[in-house]
Amino acid sequence: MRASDRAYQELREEILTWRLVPGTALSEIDLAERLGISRTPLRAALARLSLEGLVDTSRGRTGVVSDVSAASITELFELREALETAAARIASLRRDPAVFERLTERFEAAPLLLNRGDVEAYYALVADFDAALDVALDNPVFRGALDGIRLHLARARRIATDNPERLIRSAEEHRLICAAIRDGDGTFAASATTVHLKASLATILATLENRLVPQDSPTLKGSA
Amino acid sequence: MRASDRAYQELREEILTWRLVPGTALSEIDLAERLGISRTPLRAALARLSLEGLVDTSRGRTGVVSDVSAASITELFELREALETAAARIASLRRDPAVFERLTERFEAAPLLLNRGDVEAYYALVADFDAALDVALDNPVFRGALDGIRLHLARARRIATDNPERLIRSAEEHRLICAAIRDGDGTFAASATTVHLKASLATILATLENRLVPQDSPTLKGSA
DNA sequence: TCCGTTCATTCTGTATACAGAGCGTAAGAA
DNA sequence: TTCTTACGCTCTGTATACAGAATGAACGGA
Repeated sequence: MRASDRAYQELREEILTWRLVPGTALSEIDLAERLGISRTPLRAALARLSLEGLVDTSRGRTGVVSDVSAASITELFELREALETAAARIASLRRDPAVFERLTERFEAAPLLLNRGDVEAYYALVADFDAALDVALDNPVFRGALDGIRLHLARARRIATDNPERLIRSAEEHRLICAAIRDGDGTFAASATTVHLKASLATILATLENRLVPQDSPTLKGSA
Repeated sequence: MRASDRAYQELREEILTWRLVPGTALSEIDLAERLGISRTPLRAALARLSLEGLVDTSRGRTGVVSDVSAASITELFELREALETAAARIASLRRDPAVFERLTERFEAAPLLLNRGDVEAYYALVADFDAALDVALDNPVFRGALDGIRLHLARARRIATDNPERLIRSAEEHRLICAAIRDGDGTFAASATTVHLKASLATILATLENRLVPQDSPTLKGSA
């Protein structure tokens, strides 16, 4: 694997897990030394992160980890709703009913997972749902746009507390979406997606009001 | 301005205007020599074009100008419809009515422009509409997604013949969208956007059936 | 005491040199 | 005649050196 790819993956992981908090200055020289590579591949990694929106190079010469605010998350969800409702509608036309029947059953059984505390298994189920949606969409361009959203969402989700009650409701919302797609009811699938996203956004914003930085990151480095 | 930015703009312009046709191999050494810069900033430009989808680096080591096919355009318009209908709906909530009243009037008068052959003035009007939509959207993330679509659209539009009849109908479709946004009628604005996009796609695809390469590019270089 | 100017330091942007890998071609054998 | 193998070339990926610009601090003047 190329050094630039490794640097990109490493930095992306650090940003998504809040080890690099928003506002952190990203000095090319420091990062290159820390990652054990030269500045050339590192610059490629930073350029990629910048185009994906995880690094902000607009103000000043040196890049900083992009901001995560209530406003930016709300904007992100506005775009997300546009994409995911349309995706659900399209997927309803092209889906394999058996795939979404199986997903419906799994989301119906999800409270069992969550009641015994297996949150990881639930997130894996959601990932399977996303993957099934991508397959049903059958549109690489659209999928690329969704991936861009999911990247930022993964970072935002880290600041939301995963309380079991919310996750159980989330499972029920997903079950409705899956059932609608299974039945080929695009309108219902889109509406159920809107319902899910509004609730998801409300949870994140409610968490945000209490604390802006996750527990593992007590301090804000850089020019926040 | 940075050399990498100049290289990016130059290459983007050449791709969008079909001077670099799909399938053209993009050798770093040749391009760097032609543009009069070294490979380092050129690589940054190519990486940017690759992330934006204008250059395909997936197959083989050397990048090629990405493909434009009926399938890829249809996929692009599926994403475009998702974004622009939602944008029209949102803009209807936040717009300045006076701005879209003025645009409505201008689109109403557009047939006068087109009947005297001033196609450029019409395209400038459409650009003003896009800009007004961006302002009303008031969402940088959403706007970024729309810009990505418009980039590819600018290339696809080059292969569509701009017959006056179609452009006059296009002006009427835009007038409906503007009037709906002016009135705050998001549902109507979204529907009118769908109507416009379906007609626009049909025009491009119909042109595509006749010839795949615009008149200025008689040959397909590379592994098309 | 505060503001402006200047100097030094550091960082980015660019060029170039080098290594490794992939691909094409040509030659030899079956 | 065709397939396989080996050689060579070219291209990408990486490292490093250098120049220019921006920023911060320090000093001097008001």
